[in-house]
Amino acid sequence: MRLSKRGEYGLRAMIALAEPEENGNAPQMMQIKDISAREKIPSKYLEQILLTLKNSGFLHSKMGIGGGYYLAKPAQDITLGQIFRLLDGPVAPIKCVSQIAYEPCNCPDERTCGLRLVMGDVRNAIANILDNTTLADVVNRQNIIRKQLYG
Amino acid sequence: MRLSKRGEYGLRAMIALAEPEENGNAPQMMQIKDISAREKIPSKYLEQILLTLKNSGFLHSKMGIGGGYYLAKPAQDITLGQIFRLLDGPVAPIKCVSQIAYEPCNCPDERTCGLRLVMGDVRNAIANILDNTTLADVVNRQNIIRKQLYG
DNA sequence: TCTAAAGCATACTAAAATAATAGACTTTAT
DNA sequence: ATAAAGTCTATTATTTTAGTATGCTTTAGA
Repeated sequence: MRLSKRGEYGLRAMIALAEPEENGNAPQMMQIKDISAREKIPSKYLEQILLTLKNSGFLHSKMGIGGGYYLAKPAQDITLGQIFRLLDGPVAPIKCVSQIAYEPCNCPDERTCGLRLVMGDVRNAIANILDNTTLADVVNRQNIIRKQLYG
Repeated sequence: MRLSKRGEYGLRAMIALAEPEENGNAPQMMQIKDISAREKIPSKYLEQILLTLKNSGFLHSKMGIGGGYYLAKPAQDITLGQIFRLLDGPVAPIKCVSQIAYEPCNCPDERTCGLRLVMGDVRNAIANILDNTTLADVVNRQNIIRKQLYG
Protein backbone atom coordinates (compact mmCIF):
# COMPACT_ATOMS: atom_id res chain seq x y z
CA MET A 1 0.00 0.00 0.00
CA ARG A 2 2.62 2.50 -0.94
CA LEU A 3 2.41 6.21 -1.34
CA SER A 4 4.50 7.16 -4.37
CA LYS A 5 7.34 9.65 -4.13
CA ARG A 6 5.31 11.89 -6.36
CA GLY A 7 2.43 11.84 -3.91
CA GLU A 8 4.73 12.16 -0.94
CA TYR A 9 6.57 15.15 -2.40
CA GLY A 10 3.35 16.83 -3.41
CA LEU A 11 1.82 16.43 0.01
CA ARG A 12 4.98 17.63 1.74
CA ALA A 13 5.14 20.68 -0.47
CA MET A 14 1.51 21.57 0.10
CA ILE A 15 1.93 21.21 3.85
CA ALA A 16 5.00 23.44 3.72
CA LEU A 17 3.03 26.04 1.79
CA ALA A 18 0.26 25.85 4.36
CA GLU A 19 2.56 26.60 7.25
CA PRO A 20 2.16 30.21 8.37
CA GLU A 21 5.14 32.51 8.35
CA GLU A 22 6.96 33.04 11.61
CA ASN A 23 5.52 36.52 12.05
CA GLY A 24 1.97 36.38 10.80
CA ASN A 25 -0.66 34.00 9.54
CA ALA A 26 -0.68 34.87 5.87
CA PRO A 27 -0.38 31.94 3.49
CA GLN A 28 3.16 32.27 2.34
CA MET A 29 4.69 32.26 -1.10
CA MET A 30 7.62 29.92 -1.54
CA GLN A 31 9.91 29.19 -4.44
CA ILE A 32 10.58 25.74 -5.79
CA LYS A 33 14.16 25.88 -4.59
CA ASP A 34 13.09 26.78 -1.05
CA ILE A 35 10.70 23.86 -0.78
CA SER A 36 13.16 21.61 -2.52
CA ALA A 37 15.96 22.49 -0.11
CA ARG A 38 13.86 22.30 3.01
CA GLU A 39 12.09 19.06 2.18
CA LYS A 40 15.02 17.49 0.32
CA ILE A 41 13.14 16.96 -2.89
CA PRO A 42 14.86 16.96 -6.32
CA SER A 43 13.93 20.39 -7.57
CA LYS A 44 13.20 19.55 -11.19
CA TYR A 45 10.90 16.78 -10.12
CA LEU A 46 9.19 19.04 -7.63
CA GLU A 47 8.73 21.58 -10.40
CA GLN A 48 6.61 19.10 -12.34
CA ILE A 49 4.55 18.23 -9.32
CA LEU A 50 3.87 21.82 -8.36
CA LEU A 51 2.89 22.56 -11.93
CA THR A 52 0.36 19.75 -11.84
CA LEU A 53 -1.00 21.08 -8.57
CA LYS A 54 -1.23 24.51 -10.11
CA ASN A 55 -2.97 23.33 -13.27
CA SER A 56 -5.50 21.55 -11.10
CA GLY A 57 -6.30 24.70 -9.19
CA PHE A 58 -4.68 23.96 -5.85
CA LEU A 59 -1.86 26.45 -6.27
CA HIS A 60 -1.38 29.87 -7.75
CA SER A 61 1.96 31.14 -8.90
CA LYS A 62 3.81 34.27 -9.70
CA MET A 63 6.35 34.23 -12.50
CA GLY A 64 9.59 36.10 -12.82
CA ILE A 65 11.98 37.45 -10.26
CA GLY A 66 10.67 37.18 -6.74
CA GLY A 67 8.01 34.77 -7.92
CA GLY A 68 6.92 31.52 -6.36
CA TYR A 69 3.93 29.40 -5.41
CA TYR A 70 1.16 29.91 -2.90
CA LEU A 71 -2.04 28.11 -2.01
CA ALA A 72 -4.97 28.94 -4.27
CA LYS A 73 -7.40 28.44 -1.39
CA PRO A 74 -7.33 28.65 2.38
CA ALA A 75 -5.54 25.66 3.92
CA GLN A 76 -8.74 24.48 5.56
CA ASP A 77 -10.36 24.09 2.15
CA ILE A 78 -7.82 21.67 0.71
CA THR A 79 -7.94 18.05 1.82
CA LEU A 80 -5.16 15.52 1.64
CA GLY A 81 -7.53 13.28 -0.28
CA GLN A 82 -7.74 15.78 -3.12
CA ILE A 83 -3.99 16.05 -3.39
CA PHE A 84 -3.51 12.32 -3.06
CA ARG A 85 -5.98 11.46 -5.82
CA LEU A 86 -4.47 13.99 -8.17
CA LEU A 87 -0.95 12.69 -7.77
CA ASP A 88 -1.43 9.04 -6.89
CA GLY A 89 -4.81 8.13 -8.34
CA PRO A 90 -7.70 6.40 -6.64
CA VAL A 91 -7.61 5.62 -2.96
CA ALA A 92 -9.24 2.22 -3.42
CA PRO A 93 -6.90 -0.80 -3.24
CA ILE A 94 -8.90 -2.51 -5.95
CA LYS A 95 -10.90 -1.08 -8.85
CA CYS A 96 -14.21 -2.71 -7.96
CA VAL A 97 -14.49 -0.63 -4.80
CA SER A 98 -13.29 2.64 -6.28
CA GLN A 99 -15.67 5.58 -6.26
CA ILE A 100 -13.87 7.48 -8.99
CA ALA A 101 -12.45 4.66 -11.14
CA TYR A 102 -14.83 1.75 -10.78
CA GLU A 103 -14.32 -1.33 -12.88
CA PRO A 104 -15.87 -4.73 -12.26
CA CYS A 105 -13.56 -7.38 -10.89
CA ASN A 106 -13.82 -10.85 -12.40
CA CYS A 107 -14.91 -12.77 -9.37
CA PRO A 108 -17.90 -15.12 -9.84
CA ASP A 109 -20.33 -12.82 -8.01
CA GLU A 110 -19.30 -9.29 -7.19
CA ARG A 111 -22.02 -8.70 -4.65
CA THR A 112 -20.93 -11.58 -2.44
CA CYS A 113 -17.20 -11.31 -3.09
CA GLY A 114 -15.48 -11.40 0.27
CA LEU A 115 -12.34 -9.68 -0.90
CA ARG A 116 -14.40 -6.86 -2.33
CA LEU A 117 -16.27 -6.40 0.92
CA VAL A 118 -13.08 -6.14 2.94
CA MET A 119 -11.30 -3.92 0.45
CA GLY A 120 -14.36 -1.69 0.48
CA ASP A 121 -13.83 -1.27 4.21
CA VAL A 122 -10.18 -0.49 3.63
CA ARG A 123 -11.02 2.07 1.00
CA ASN A 124 -13.50 3.74 3.31
CA ALA A 125 -11.05 3.80 6.18
CA ILE A 126 -8.39 5.47 4.08
CA ALA A 127 -10.78 7.90 2.42
CA ASN A 128 -12.27 8.83 5.77
CA ILE A 129 -8.90 9.98 6.97
CA LEU A 130 -7.65 11.64 3.82
CA ASP A 131 -10.91 13.34 2.89
CA ASN A 132 -11.46 14.68 6.38
CA THR A 133 -7.98 16.00 6.95
CA THR A 134 -7.24 19.43 5.56
CA LEU A 135 -3.87 21.10 5.20
CA ALA A 136 -4.90 23.31 8.10
CA ASP A 137 -5.52 20.24 10.25
CA VAL A 138 -2.06 18.95 9.48
CA VAL A 139 -0.36 22.24 10.31
CA ASN A 140 -2.34 22.47 13.51
CA ARG A 141 -1.36 19.02 14.57
CA GLN A 142 2.28 19.76 13.85
CA ASN A 143 2.11 22.88 15.97
CA ILE A 144 0.52 21.08 18.90
CA ILE A 145 3.23 18.47 18.92
CA ARG A 146 5.94 21.08 18.54
CA LYS A 147 4.61 22.82 21.59
CA GLN A 148 4.47 19.59 23.56
CA LEU A 149 8.02 18.71 22.63
CA TYR A 150 9.82 22.02 22.64
CA GLY A 151 7.60 24.15 24.85
CA MET B 1 -2.92 2.68 -2.81
CA ARG B 2 -3.16 -0.36 -4.96
CA LEU B 3 -3.33 -4.00 -4.08
CA SER B 4 -1.14 -5.88 -6.55
CA LYS B 5 -2.51 -8.69 -8.69
CA ARG B 6 -0.22 -10.99 -6.77
CA GLY B 7 -1.81 -9.95 -3.50
CA GLU B 8 -5.29 -10.02 -4.95
CA TYR B 9 -4.87 -13.51 -6.41
CA GLY B 10 -3.33 -14.83 -3.22
CA LEU B 11 -6.12 -13.46 -1.07
CA ARG B 12 -8.79 -14.77 -3.44
CA ALA B 13 -7.22 -18.20 -3.45
CA MET B 14 -6.97 -18.32 0.33
CA ILE B 15 -10.58 -17.27 0.70
CA ALA B 16 -11.62 -19.94 -1.78
CA LEU B 17 -9.69 -22.53 0.21
CA ALA B 18 -11.38 -21.36 3.39
CA GLU B 19 -14.88 -21.85 2.00
CA PRO B 20 -16.40 -25.02 3.40
CA GLU B 21 -17.53 -27.74 1.03
CA GLU B 22 -21.19 -27.85 0.14
CA ASN B 23 -21.86 -30.83 2.37
CA GLY B 24 -19.69 -30.37 5.42
CA ASN B 25 -17.40 -27.91 7.12
CA ALA B 26 -14.03 -29.56 6.51
CA PRO B 27 -11.40 -27.27 5.05
CA GLN B 28 -11.28 -28.46 1.50
CA MET B 29 -8.40 -29.43 -0.73
CA MET B 30 -8.35 -27.73 -4.09
CA GLN B 31 -6.09 -28.01 -7.08
CA ILE B 32 -4.41 -25.06 -8.76
CA LYS B 33 -6.52 -25.52 -11.86
CA ASP B 34 -9.75 -25.49 -9.84
CA ILE B 35 -8.90 -22.22 -8.15
CA SER B 36 -7.51 -20.81 -11.34
CA ALA B 37 -10.70 -21.60 -13.26
CA ARG B 38 -13.09 -20.44 -10.58
CA GLU B 39 -11.28 -17.19 -9.80
CA LYS B 40 -10.03 -16.56 -13.33
CA ILE B 41 -6.38 -16.41 -12.37
CA PRO B 42 -3.58 -17.42 -14.80
CA SER B 43 -2.70 -20.85 -13.48
CA LYS B 44 1.07 -20.65 -13.80
CA TYR B 45 1.08 -17.38 -11.93
CA LEU B 46 -1.20 -18.77 -9.27
CA GLU B 47 1.15 -21.72 -8.95
CA GLN B 48 3.95 -19.38 -7.86
CA ILE B 49 1.75 -17.59 -5.40
CA LEU B 50 0.44 -20.76 -3.78
CA LEU B 51 3.98 -22.05 -3.50
CA THR B 52 5.00 -18.90 -1.66
CA LEU B 53 2.05 -19.30 0.67
CA LYS B 54 3.00 -22.89 1.24
CA ASN B 55 6.65 -22.12 1.93
CA SER B 56 5.55 -19.56 4.48
CA GLY B 57 3.41 -22.05 6.34
CA PHE B 58 -0.07 -20.90 5.37
CA LEU B 59 -0.81 -23.85 3.12
CA HIS B 60 -0.09 -27.53 3.02
CA SER B 61 -0.07 -29.56 -0.15
CA LYS B 62 -0.32 -33.06 -1.43
CA MET B 63 1.69 -33.96 -4.48
CA GLY B 64 0.84 -36.40 -7.21
CA ILE B 65 -2.45 -37.59 -8.59
CA GLY B 66 -5.42 -36.35 -6.61
CA GLY B 67 -3.21 -33.81 -4.90
CA GLY B 68 -3.87 -30.17 -4.17
CA TYR B 69 -3.63 -27.45 -1.58
CA TYR B 70 -5.37 -26.96 1.73
CA LEU B 71 -5.07 -24.51 4.60
CA ALA B 72 -2.31 -25.30 7.05
CA LYS B 73 -4.33 -23.82 9.92
CA PRO B 74 -7.98 -23.25 10.74
CA ALA B 75 -9.41 -20.34 8.78
CA GLN B 76 -9.96 -18.34 11.95
CA ASP B 77 -6.22 -18.43 12.63
CA ILE B 78 -5.12 -16.80 9.38
CA THR B 79 -5.56 -13.07 8.97
CA LEU B 80 -5.70 -11.11 5.76
CA GLY B 81 -2.88 -8.97 7.11
CA GLN B 82 -0.53 -11.95 7.20
CA ILE B 83 -1.30 -12.87 3.62
CA PHE B 84 -1.13 -9.29 2.46
CA ARG B 85 2.26 -8.63 4.00
CA LEU B 86 3.70 -11.81 2.57
CA LEU B 87 2.61 -11.03 -0.98
CA ASP B 88 2.50 -7.24 -1.07
CA GLY B 89 4.92 -6.12 1.61
CA PRO B 90 4.33 -3.63 4.40
CA VAL B 91 0.91 -2.13 4.99
CA ALA B 92 2.33 1.32 5.73
CA PRO B 93 2.04 3.90 2.92
CA ILE B 94 5.42 5.31 3.84
CA LYS B 95 8.47 3.64 5.38
CA CYS B 96 8.75 5.95 8.39
CA VAL B 97 5.47 4.62 9.81
CA SER B 98 6.03 0.97 9.04
CA GLN B 99 6.16 -1.49 11.92
CA ILE B 100 7.99 -4.16 9.98
CA ALA B 101 10.10 -2.13 7.56
CA TYR B 102 10.84 1.16 9.32
CA GLU B 103 13.23 3.59 7.71
CA PRO B 104 13.61 7.26 8.59
CA CYS B 105 12.11 9.73 6.17
CA ASN B 106 14.16 12.80 5.35
CA CYS B 107 11.90 15.47 6.65
CA PRO B 108 13.50 18.12 8.87
CA ASP B 109 12.04 16.68 12.09
CA GLU B 110 10.43 13.30 12.04
CA ARG B 111 8.62 13.71 15.33
CA THR B 112 6.70 16.75 14.18
CA CYS B 113 6.31 15.75 10.54
CA GLY B 114 2.67 16.24 9.65
CA LEU B 115 2.69 13.84 6.75
CA ARG B 116 4.12 11.15 8.97
CA LEU B 117 1.44 11.69 11.59
CA VAL B 118 -1.37 11.34 9.06
CA MET B 119 0.18 8.40 7.27
CA GLY B 120 0.59 6.75 10.66
CA ASP B 121 -3.16 7.02 11.08
CA VAL B 122 -3.70 5.57 7.63
CA ARG B 123 -1.39 2.70 8.37
CA ASN B 124 -3.20 1.95 11.61
CA ALA B 125 -6.60 2.10 9.95
CA ILE B 126 -5.55 -0.39 7.28
CA ALA B 127 -3.73 -2.67 9.68
CA ASN B 128 -6.69 -2.64 12.05
CA ILE B 129 -8.90 -4.05 9.36
CA LEU B 130 -6.50 -6.51 7.80
CA ASP B 131 -5.03 -7.81 11.05
CA ASN B 132 -8.42 -8.29 12.66
CA THR B 133 -10.10 -9.99 9.74
CA THR B 134 -9.52 -13.71 9.43
CA LEU B 135 -10.33 -15.94 6.51
CA ALA B 136 -13.19 -17.31 8.61
CA ASP B 137 -14.57 -13.80 9.05
CA VAL B 138 -14.53 -13.27 5.30
CA VAL B 139 -16.29 -16.54 4.56
CA ASN B 140 -18.86 -15.75 7.22
CA ARG B 141 -19.57 -12.38 5.80
CA GLN B 142 -19.96 -13.83 2.33
CA ASN B 143 -22.45 -16.35 3.63
CA ILE B 144 -24.51 -13.76 5.43
CA ILE B 145 -24.80 -11.67 2.29
CA ARG B 146 -25.59 -14.72 0.18
CA LYS B 147 -28.46 -15.55 2.50
CA GLN B 148 -29.74 -11.98 2.39
CA LEU B 149 -29.64 -11.89 -1.37
CA TYR B 150 -30.65 -15.38 -2.40
CA GLY B 151 -32.54 -16.60 0.67
C1' DT C 1 15.65 47.96 -22.71
C1' DC C 2 18.49 44.22 -21.35
C1' DT C 3 19.15 40.58 -18.31
C1' DA C 4 18.63 37.34 -14.83
C1' DA C 5 15.38 34.95 -12.06
C1' DA C 6 11.64 32.65 -11.78
C1' DG C 7 7.80 29.52 -13.44
C1' DC C 8 5.78 26.71 -17.85
C1' DA C 9 5.76 22.84 -20.75
C1' DT C 10 7.07 18.79 -22.87
C1' DA C 11 10.15 15.16 -24.10
C1' DC C 12 13.19 11.73 -22.79
C1' DT C 13 15.36 7.98 -20.06
C1' DA C 14 17.11 4.63 -16.54
C1' DA C 15 15.75 1.61 -13.21
C1' DA C 16 12.59 -0.99 -10.79
C1' DA C 17 8.39 -3.43 -10.13
C1' DT C 18 4.78 -6.16 -12.01
C1' DA C 19 2.62 -9.82 -14.15
C1' DA C 20 3.26 -13.16 -16.18
C1' DT C 21 5.49 -17.55 -19.11
C1' DA C 22 8.63 -21.42 -19.67
C1' DG C 23 10.69 -25.54 -18.71
C1' DA C 24 12.72 -29.05 -16.21
C1' DC C 25 12.22 -31.73 -11.85
C1' DT C 26 9.85 -34.51 -8.00
C1' DT C 27 6.26 -37.05 -5.87
C1' DT C 28 2.42 -40.22 -5.84
C1' DA C 29 -1.90 -42.99 -7.15
C1' DT C 30 -3.21 -46.35 -10.07
C1' DA D 1 5.20 -47.48 -15.97
C1' DT D 2 2.78 -43.45 -16.48
C1' DA D 3 0.14 -39.61 -15.93
C1' DA D 4 -1.28 -36.12 -12.80
C1' DA D 5 -0.19 -33.25 -9.67
C1' DG D 6 2.96 -29.92 -7.07
C1' DT D 7 8.14 -27.73 -6.91
C1' DC D 8 11.51 -24.64 -8.28
C1' DT D 9 14.08 -21.32 -10.84
C1' DA D 10 14.90 -18.56 -14.76
C1' DT D 11 13.43 -15.50 -18.19
C1' DT D 12 10.73 -11.87 -20.34
C1' DA D 13 7.53 -8.20 -21.73
C1' DT D 14 5.19 -4.39 -20.09
C1' DT D 15 4.27 -0.75 -17.18
C1' DT D 16 5.26 2.39 -13.64
C1' DT D 17 8.24 5.29 -11.24
C1' DA D 18 11.41 8.74 -10.46
C1' DG D 19 13.84 11.51 -12.26
C1' DT D 20 16.68 14.63 -16.18
C1' DA D 21 16.97 17.66 -19.98
C1' DT D 22 15.85 21.35 -22.75
C1' DG D 23 13.77 25.20 -24.46
C1' DC D 24 10.12 28.70 -23.69
C1' DT D 25 7.59 32.58 -21.29
C1' DT D 26 6.94 36.05 -17.86
C1' DT D 27 8.55 39.65 -14.82
C1' DA D 28 11.42 42.77 -11.75
C1' DG D 29 14.85 45.70 -11.63
C1' DA D 30 19.40 47.79 -13.09
